[in-house]
Amino acid sequence: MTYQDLAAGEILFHQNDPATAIFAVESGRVSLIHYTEAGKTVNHYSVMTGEYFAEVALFNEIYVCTVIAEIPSRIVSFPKQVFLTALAQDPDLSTAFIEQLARRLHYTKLLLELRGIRSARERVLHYLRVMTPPNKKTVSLNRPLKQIAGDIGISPEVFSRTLTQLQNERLITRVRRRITLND
Amino acid sequence: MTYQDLAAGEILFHQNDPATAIFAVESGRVSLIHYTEAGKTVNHYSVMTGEYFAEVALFNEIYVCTVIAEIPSRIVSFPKQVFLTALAQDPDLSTAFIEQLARRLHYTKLLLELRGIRSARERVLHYLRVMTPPNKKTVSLNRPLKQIAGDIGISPEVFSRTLTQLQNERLITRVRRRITLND
DNA sequence: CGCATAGTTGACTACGCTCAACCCTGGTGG
DNA sequence: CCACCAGGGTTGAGCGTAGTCAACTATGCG
Repeated sequence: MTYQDLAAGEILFHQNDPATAIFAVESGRVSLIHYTEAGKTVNHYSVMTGEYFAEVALFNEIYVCTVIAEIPSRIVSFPKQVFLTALAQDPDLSTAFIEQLARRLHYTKLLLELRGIRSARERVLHYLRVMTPPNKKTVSLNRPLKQIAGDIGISPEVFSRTLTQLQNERLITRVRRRITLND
Repeated sequence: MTYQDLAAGEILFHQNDPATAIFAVESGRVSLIHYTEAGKTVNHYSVMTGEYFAEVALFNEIYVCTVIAEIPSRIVSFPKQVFLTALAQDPDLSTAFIEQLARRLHYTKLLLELRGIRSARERVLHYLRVMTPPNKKTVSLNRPLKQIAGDIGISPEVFSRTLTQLQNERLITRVRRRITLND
């Protein structure tokens, strides 16, 4: 397990490089980029602080994308074989890793579902309902609203507007980042 | 590990039921539905043949959604504790399960990425590039453009317009449903 | 007491949706 | 062989909503 500091624009690894490690962002933000035959970039998403990436590299011979730092970032890397044998030998670790993957998969699917909804109003309502813990009515959004807006797929401004609109309609009650649903 | 056959409309389990198992669809299709406090459904996506679902139930006390069969379906269920202890005791199984989760997470993220692209133009380009077989430049869309538009998440009209626009810009060449990329 | 960052609000723009008419192709029957 | 029809596909016009840019406020931190 080693640390690497990347400057903005610095490349961590290239698509088709042999896959040797799995990574996590300790601080900063990196972008995953996909190249086609023609050399055009077709796909990128950003990985934020605290997230793993290149998990799929554990099971592939080569990386399927190129990773570049968007802003100065500190990256933790775990050599692939070390990580795999650790997983095989330590049931607690592998269970914990499975749990992380399962939760992230679940969350990602929810986001995908969200993207099918056109209206910002409905999308935000849907998001709030989904994020509210079972049997509770209040959810506290403990991340910058910017980021949440990004997850939902709308601009921060519209997110802000929509929240105040919903509050005016008495559909939600809001105190800072604690939001209560009044169904 | 047991099998269950569901008729169309039959319910496998309800939201808030104690989580006792993890499932896979052997044949058919089931729908995952989310209920709010007020009883309104807020979320659903479909699980196709060959896919696991309720993985997150492994780590939760209760199910977070209700599962209903859309069409007659055969479901395989693995009791939660059995599956968890099997994972802990069998490194090969846990590694295989991790691999599945990692791949599905990756694929889901790709779909999410596509939906995240605002501009119809860029979204269509991205889609075409992703759909084009490796080492080829031509893709043939052998389904009604309507359906494809639905997959991409834009209206058929806009899809049509966008294709002709791209053709005018010489970015693509189009003969009926065969499309060639001119990067 | 500033400074940086997050969040809010306003004005304007632009893009995609909707509805509608039209075109084109393939199939069917007279 | 043509007339008709149905469906997918294309194009046009107008509208609405979310994005953008900008100014401003609030909050947290040194």
